[in-house]
Amino acid sequence: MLDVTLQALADPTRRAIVARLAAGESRVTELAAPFAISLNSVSKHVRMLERAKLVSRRVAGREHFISLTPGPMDEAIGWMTQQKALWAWRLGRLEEVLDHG
Amino acid sequence: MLDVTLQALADPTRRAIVARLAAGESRVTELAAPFAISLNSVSKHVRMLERAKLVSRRVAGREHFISLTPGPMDEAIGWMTQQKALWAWRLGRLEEVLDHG
DNA sequence: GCATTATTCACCCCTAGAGGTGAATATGTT
DNA sequence: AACATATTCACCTCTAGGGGTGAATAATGC
Repeated sequence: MLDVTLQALADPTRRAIVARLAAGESRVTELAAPFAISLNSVSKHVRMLERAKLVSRRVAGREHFISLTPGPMDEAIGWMTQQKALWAWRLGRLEEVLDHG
Repeated sequence: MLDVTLQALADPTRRAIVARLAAGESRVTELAAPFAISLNSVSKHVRMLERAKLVSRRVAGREHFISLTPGPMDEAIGWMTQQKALWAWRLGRLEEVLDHG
């Protein structure tokens, strides 16, 4: 799923949505408000975040409440951290990564 | 540059290249060897990793030695970690992220 | 000089994605 | 019932990306 996660986060609009959701769940319309793009486009962005399981949806009447599910980010963080660790280990300075990497 | 970094890492072939480079620098041909795709395609993948500054190139004669530059991953790791932290903080369980996130 | 090796350049094809608009669906309000 | 709101569906356009092939460029080896 790393593909889907990283691709989902590669788009600035979607990262802004994620950042917004870190502050709490919100409706699609609220998510769309800050952007100059159409509500429809935001809806599609949300769908891609859903596909990446970075958000989940709670439907209450006609409103869809989107909330963050940061779990998949762990895998991405883990992969990058591991690559960095291997690289640093080969260079003989593993401490650099373990200390503040 | 988060866009470029995450997009570069979103492709499995490029992640495999990065993983290979964590073990040490290597030539484009060596990088291409494990893949079923053409050398040309691998060359393009390397170019995208270069654009993301995840790798750098040292030209020695006709050989191009590619090596990992994991710096940009810090920014990506930092962004995700921060989002997770904000989210967890709002939920009142910051320790979850600080301990093993 | 000539052939071989390493890599890129210049194209082509095809799909995915980001944007749009207008209609459909579903719920809420009066 | 009639209207308004929230969201998605269905389509269109355009560009970027991943794949390919064949030629060009550059360096090595003979």
